[in-house]
Amino acid sequence: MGRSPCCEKVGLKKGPWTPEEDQKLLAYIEEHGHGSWRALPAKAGLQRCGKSCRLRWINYLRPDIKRGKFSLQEEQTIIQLHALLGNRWSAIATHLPKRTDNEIKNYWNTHLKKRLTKMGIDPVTHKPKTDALGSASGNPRDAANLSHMAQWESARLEAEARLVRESKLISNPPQNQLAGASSSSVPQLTNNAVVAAPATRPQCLDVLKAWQGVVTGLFTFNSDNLQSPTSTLNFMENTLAISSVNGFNDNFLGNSSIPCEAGDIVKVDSSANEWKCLEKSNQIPELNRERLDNSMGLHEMAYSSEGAWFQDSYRAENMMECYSDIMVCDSGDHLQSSSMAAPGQNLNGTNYASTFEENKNYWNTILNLVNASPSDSPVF
DNA sequence: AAGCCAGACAACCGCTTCGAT
DNA sequence: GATCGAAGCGGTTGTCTGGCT
Repeated sequence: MGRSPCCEKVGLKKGPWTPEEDQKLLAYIEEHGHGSWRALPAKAGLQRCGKSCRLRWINYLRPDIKRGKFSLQEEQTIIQLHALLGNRWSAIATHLPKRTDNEIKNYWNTHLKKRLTKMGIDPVTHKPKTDALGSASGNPRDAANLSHMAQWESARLEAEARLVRESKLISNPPQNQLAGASSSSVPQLTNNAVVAAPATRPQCLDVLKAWQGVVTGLFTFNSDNLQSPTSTLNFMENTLAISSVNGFNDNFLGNSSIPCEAGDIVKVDSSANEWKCLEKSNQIPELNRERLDNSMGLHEMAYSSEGAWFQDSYRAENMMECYSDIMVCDSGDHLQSSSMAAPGQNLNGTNYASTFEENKNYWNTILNLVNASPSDSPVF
């Protein structure tokens, strides 16, 4: 049995909208609101299916839509968010006021993707293509990079999905706390009492906060603190090891002075890759403390690293390259990154100081975007 | 001038998710 | 918890337009 059509399609018009149709739709919605999209066409006197009307309104007729050329800032935002979120156009659109997901998607496909490709950057992974087909050179590291990026992305999405579920639980407290509220997760005003909105932003935001912690730690340069790597057993230690090798200090997650709190995921036995959720604060000895923010997805990535990721320093180094590589994806015609101007320079480990400073700025930029984003963003 | 082609963007299709019952 | 309809979403297609031969 086939899928039932969304509406009766016999006699309905398809294809481009005429100005008359636009006017009818616009006039109806301005007067009555859209209500049920399925019922709208008949009421508005349109020979269109409700879905088509909805799309036309959302992508074209809505008064709060900005049309026309994308600004440099918008281009940068799209590229950066795409590096972070992938093809999640609606999520990206929430950070670009007055732009629709469809418009952003089209702009990406017709402009930005090609521009990145032309620059030698893979628009999917946001990594420079060191050769025509990535691994075509036979260098297994190229293929491994792609594989690791895919693993990261997969784990990130999984973690995000879980966080969304968790945040829903948080934003939907027991009924007695939201007396009179609708079923929506958005707190509603009641007649007699103002139901306080959650004081904190959705937990998903912490993903980026923690990323910032990671990246800031990774990209903090301290030439006076050269150390030899001491372990290659896991992601955290490897990242530290790489940081040390390349002249970075240890204010990454491990050995940080951040106090452990109940609920934090911590590593209790580095040799056994054992992690646990703290029931009480500060119950883990300082030296073994590898704090991960429990409210975000990163710990899940680290969890997953038990079996697959970052088990050797080479993989950790790949992660560093990923950060570097994303940075180079500045807005096409406005290329700024020194690493792009001199491909491979950063990858060869020569000029990390400036490159990592740029990377830090890059992630800070994304965080600023997030901080400036509407609190009801579906992603953050 | 006509035909071809590629780029750009609007619109559609089908799957997923959400919310009400 | 199951079901169903509505809405959301992202990939894909269709159409228009301008440039080139």
